[in-house]
Amino acid sequence: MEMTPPRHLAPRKRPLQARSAVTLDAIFEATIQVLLAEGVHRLTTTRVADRAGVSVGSMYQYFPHKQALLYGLNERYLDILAEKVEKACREHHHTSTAEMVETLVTVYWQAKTERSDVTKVLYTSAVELDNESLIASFVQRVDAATTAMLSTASDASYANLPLVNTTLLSVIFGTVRSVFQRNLPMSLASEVRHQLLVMCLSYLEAVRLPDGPEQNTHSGINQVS
Amino acid sequence: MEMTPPRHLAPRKRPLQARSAVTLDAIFEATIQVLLAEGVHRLTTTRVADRAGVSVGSMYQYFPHKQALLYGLNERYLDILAEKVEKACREHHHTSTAEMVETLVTVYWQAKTERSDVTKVLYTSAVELDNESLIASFVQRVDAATTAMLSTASDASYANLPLVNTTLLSVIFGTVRSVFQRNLPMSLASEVRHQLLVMCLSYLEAVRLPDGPEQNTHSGINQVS
DNA sequence: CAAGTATATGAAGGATTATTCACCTTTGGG
DNA sequence: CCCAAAGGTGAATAATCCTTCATATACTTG
Repeated sequence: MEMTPPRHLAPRKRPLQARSAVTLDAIFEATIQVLLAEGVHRLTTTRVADRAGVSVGSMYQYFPHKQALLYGLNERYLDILAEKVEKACREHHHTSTAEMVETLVTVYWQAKTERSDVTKVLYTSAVELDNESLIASFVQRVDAATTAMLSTASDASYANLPLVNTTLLSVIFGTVRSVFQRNLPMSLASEVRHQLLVMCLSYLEAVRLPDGPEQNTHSGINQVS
Repeated sequence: MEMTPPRHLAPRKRPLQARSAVTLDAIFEATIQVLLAEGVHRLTTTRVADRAGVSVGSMYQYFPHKQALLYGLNERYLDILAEKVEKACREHHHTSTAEMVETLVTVYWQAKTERSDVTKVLYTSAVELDNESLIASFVQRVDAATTAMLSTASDASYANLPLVNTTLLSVIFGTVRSVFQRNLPMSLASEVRHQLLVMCLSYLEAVRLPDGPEQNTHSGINQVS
């Protein structure tokens, strides 16, 4: 599952000594700061270097160009996010569907809300970026984790789990983003979050296979096509 | 509902003669072309002017600066989109919930898919933009239209229609965007689209008020909080 | 048709920015 | 303690880009 970035976006070298690791962290942190304070279009190599307390030259020792910096930042962020989801999924194998969905929504929402300003700023930083490979590998990881979890549900199974899973993820990810972009007040946002949960649950109820031994090949209209 | 843009983003003047209207159209069209061909970070006033077949000076006769150009483009696009949704809603008052939801998903999905490249490019163009006011007024229009429609549903009513409506819109808008961003193959995308429909319908079924005269104050766990 | 207004032009100015490179400092193992 | 390699520096370069304005052309109206 190790993903190697496209050649032109790969970092120039990895930090070997301790101080360079510190520098690298400072650079990433500074990038977020600048994005927050000034926006993408004012994100300058010098500005980042200044705020990180290093020189521009140092940046270029690790990143071949500005794009690679943003790429690295998003890579780091998505990696952490994917790990969170994977961990949560692992810890909820063999539970009920309801618990699984609640877990999924909660962990994702929580991760995005923790520092909503950073989240929003990263959304924007990814725009001018060839981030398809990043997103692809993120989705692949999450997809695998949630599929594995759902397939162990104690109370339901599905005729077309991959499709159900893709749908769930698309809806959850999309809705979270949508709520963020609309800047809903927190109270309303968390109400929508609850409604999203209700929605996912009633969906899963609608498309799940009738349980038990009574095999019914002709199921309802809501069955997965 | 007339929205006046923030002063600094307002156009410099409106076209009066016929030829200037042509120029304006050419500029907008050229902007899309450049965005498609080169991306946001290569969107240059001169490049746009060149492709539009006019001079840079002409652009600055209508827009005080580049941002205003992108603002105008998004304004135009969102206006068309909102009109489509409003029209579709108006035409489906007093129908069934199922038909309403299907209409909503279909018209939005269709509008975005019609020229998916343009859609994607506009998503990116809006990033470096103070587009909160644009989005806000768009959402407001759509929200009003769908609320009005749903309140006339022949087969269901809801305790908290505003919340249900906000949820529906967040989910639909978000999911569509999510599917776009993930570049799902069209066949899978339309499967997800169908699942989205199933999902919305089972949600509405779950949160609707029990109908008829039998007033039941203690409803299920799925009731809107 | 004449004059006033709208529209169009595009070279030039001024400012910003990404990236390099020649040189310096620090580190850590032998 | 020494020195090769790692890490760091920042002025200089070269390119790009936004925006203006003096000037020219097209329309329209009386």
